[in-house]
Amino acid sequence: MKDVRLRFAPSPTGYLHIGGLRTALYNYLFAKHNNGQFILRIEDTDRTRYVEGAIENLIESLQWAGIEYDEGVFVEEGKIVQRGECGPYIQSERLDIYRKYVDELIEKGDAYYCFCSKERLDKVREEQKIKGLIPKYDGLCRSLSLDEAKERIANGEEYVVRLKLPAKKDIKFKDLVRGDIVINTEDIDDQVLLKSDGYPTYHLAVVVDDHLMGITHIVRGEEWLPSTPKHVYLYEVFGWEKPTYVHLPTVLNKERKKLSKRHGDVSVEDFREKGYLPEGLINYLALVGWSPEDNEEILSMDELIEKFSFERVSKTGGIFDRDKLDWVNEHHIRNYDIDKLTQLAIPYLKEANLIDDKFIEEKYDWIKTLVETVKESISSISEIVDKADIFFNNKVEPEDEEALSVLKQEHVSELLNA
RNA sequence: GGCCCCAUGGUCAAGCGGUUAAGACACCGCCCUUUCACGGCGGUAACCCGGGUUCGAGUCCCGGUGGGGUCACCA
Repeated sequence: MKDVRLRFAPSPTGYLHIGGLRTALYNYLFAKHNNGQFILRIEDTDRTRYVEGAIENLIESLQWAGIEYDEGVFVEEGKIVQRGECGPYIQSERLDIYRKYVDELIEKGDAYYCFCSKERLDKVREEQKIKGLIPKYDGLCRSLSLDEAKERIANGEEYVVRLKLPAKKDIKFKDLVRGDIVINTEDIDDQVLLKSDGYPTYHLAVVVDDHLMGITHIVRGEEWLPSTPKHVYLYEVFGWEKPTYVHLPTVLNKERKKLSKRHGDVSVEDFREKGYLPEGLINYLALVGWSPEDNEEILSMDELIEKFSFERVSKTGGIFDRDKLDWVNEHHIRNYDIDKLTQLAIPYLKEANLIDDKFIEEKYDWIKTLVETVKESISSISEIVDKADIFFNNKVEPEDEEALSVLKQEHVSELLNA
C-alpha cells in the first residue's frame, strides 16, 4: 500500500488557533499511526492578511505541542528553512507553478479570463440580494472569446481567471467521517482561481499543491465542506487521482459558536502561558471530536498515535470545556517528571518575585520540594504562585499551627525551615 | 434566504435493531484528611418532535424543528 502523506497548511495571519492545533493533531496522529509522512505547508496567498512573524510563531507552537513533521517549513537558528522533495512549501514561492496550471485550464476551456471589476461584482450581488436571489457571479465574461480576452490583457486591463463549471452537474465525493456528499454545480460559483495580483486563491493552490506533494488524505475543518466540490472538479479536469477527504467537526465555545479571538483564550500560546502542559492540551484536544475504543481518557501522544482512527471521529461539533481541560491537565502535572515540572514552574515564581537567580542556584532542591508539594493541588502551572506564596517571606512560622493547617503535608516543615 | 452538515444528560461521549442507555468532566451528598486538594463511595441528570420499516427502534427511511457551516480577487 502506498504511504500516506498528510499535511497541515495554515495561513500566516496570526497565532496558531486551538482549532488549528486540533486539525494539525489529527493529521499528525493519522500519519504517524500509518507510518506515513506529515508535512507543514504555508498558505500565504493573501498578501493583505500576512502577519510578520506568524510563520515562526506557528512553527513554535507546533513544536511546543510536540507535533513533528517530516517535510516543509522549519525554523533553524532563527531562520526559516525548507526541507523536502516537494518544495517550495511556501505558496508565495510557487507562483510560476500555479500559473502553468491556470494556463492549462484556460487552454482546455475549463477556465476563463474575467475582467469584471470589484465594484461591478459588488453591485451585481447587491441587486441579486434585493431581488431575493442568491448572490452569484452572473457569468458576464464566461462567453468572451479567448482572442478578445487576450487582446484586452494586451491592452493592460486587469483580470482574474475563473473556473468554468459545467451547468447542473452533480459533483460527488466521499468523506471519511461524513459519508457520500453530493452538491450540484448550480449552487456553486465560478470560483476565482487566479487573482488580479497574480496570486492563486486557496481553491487553486490547495489542489495543485496537494497533488504535486502527493497528499493522500486531506484533513481539515468542516467549513471547507461546501467548497470541496470545486476542488474535486479541478482534480477531475486535471485528470488527477483524488485524495481522501476528511472534514472535522468544529471546536465550539460555550455559546456554541466557532472559537474566535473575540472570546479570548484561543491561541495555543495563551494556554502555554497559563501553564498548561503540551501533553495536557493535546490530550484534551484529541478528546474533543474523537474517543478511543477503550474509552481511556488520559493518554500520551504515543498512545494517541496508537489508538487514533477516523472511524471514531464524531460528526458533531464539540464545546471546548475548560473544566475538563483542567482535569486532564492535572493528571499530566501529577505524573510529570519533577525536574521538568520544576523547570517549568521557575519562570512563574520568578515573575512573581518569589525567587531570583541566586535563590535558584542556592536552593534548587528546596524549590523542587516545593513543586512536589503543591503539584497535586494545581491544574495549571501558573497556579503555583498562589499555592507557593505562603512559603515565602516568613509569612508563616513553623509554629503557626493555624496557618499551617491550610497546607500541612509531609514536606511542609522541611520547606519552612529552609 | 439558497446549499451543505449535524442532533444521546449542563459538557465531552460510548452505542452501530433486542442494554437496567456505559464512562468522564461539572454539580450534590458521604468517607478519608488537624484544613484544602488528591483519593474512595454514592446521587441528580439524556436518546429533539412526528410519521413510517420491523416481532422489536437511540440505532434504518421520510418529514418537521433546532443548531452550526457556507455562499469573496480570505483562508
